[in-house]
Amino acid sequence: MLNLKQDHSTLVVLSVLADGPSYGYAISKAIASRSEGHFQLTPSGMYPLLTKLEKQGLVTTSWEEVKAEGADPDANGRKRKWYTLSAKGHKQLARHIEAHRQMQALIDVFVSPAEHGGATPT
Amino acid sequence: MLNLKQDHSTLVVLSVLADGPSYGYAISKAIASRSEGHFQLTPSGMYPLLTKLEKQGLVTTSWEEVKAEGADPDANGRKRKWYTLSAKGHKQLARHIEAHRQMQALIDVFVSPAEHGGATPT
DNA sequence: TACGAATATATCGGTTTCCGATATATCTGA
DNA sequence: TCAGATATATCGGAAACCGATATATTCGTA
Repeated sequence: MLNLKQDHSTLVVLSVLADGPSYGYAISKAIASRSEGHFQLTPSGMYPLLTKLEKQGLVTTSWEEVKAEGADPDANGRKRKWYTLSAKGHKQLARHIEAHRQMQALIDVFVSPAEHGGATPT
Repeated sequence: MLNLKQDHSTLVVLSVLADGPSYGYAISKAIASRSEGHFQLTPSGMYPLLTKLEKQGLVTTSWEEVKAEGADPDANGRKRKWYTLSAKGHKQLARHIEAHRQMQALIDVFVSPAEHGGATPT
């Protein structure tokens, strides 16, 4: 169960939200599920990140009251904070993915067994 | 010019040392060169990392006195600290590469446009 | 021979990130 | 009734980050 660092957390959360609006708890479940239990984003990683994304204008938010079945209409139900990817968020996700791919390619130069430092034979 | 985080720094430095012993300054130049100027590992990133690798037993070290041509044999020349990848370091590099590939594959699940959540059609 | 740039190693310290523990409250199922 | 799941959020010590700084040698060149 790997904890994600901010860069990867951002990429993964934006990516989940690209499929449609969601809320913190559901996002964390989606991440665990899609990664088949390999990734984990705990509350202390999730909520500060979502707040940051909101401040950056990458997501918009709204509260939803989740009432229990047959509950007193005056009672306070559980609250859900929904996050929706904004247009800016979509663009940022595309940029993040591009940056991620470039980083991957660059790291591969060091990690893959291909020769380096010499000219490629023709 | 991207600064590397510790995970990537470790991978890249061990990878450079896998080609043979080197020293801090040369390693930083090799990283800049092989990444075609995209990666940078500054002294404040490089030396604490090398010290850590040494403490972990992943590298062994030795000092070399670099005397100027025709210099006074008694004079203090510039010093170079050589780093050599140990057997343990080689194993650790292999583990790091494996972990990196797994992380890549996992992130791709979120980043690649393939469908998810449903069964793959046969 | 004077001087700037390159070579070479290393630490300092303020800012940011990380993440386990904690807090609070509702809802579901046995 | 009560444990476990749902749901959001902060706290605070530890670790990481990285620009600035320190120190000294060597090379190129004007």
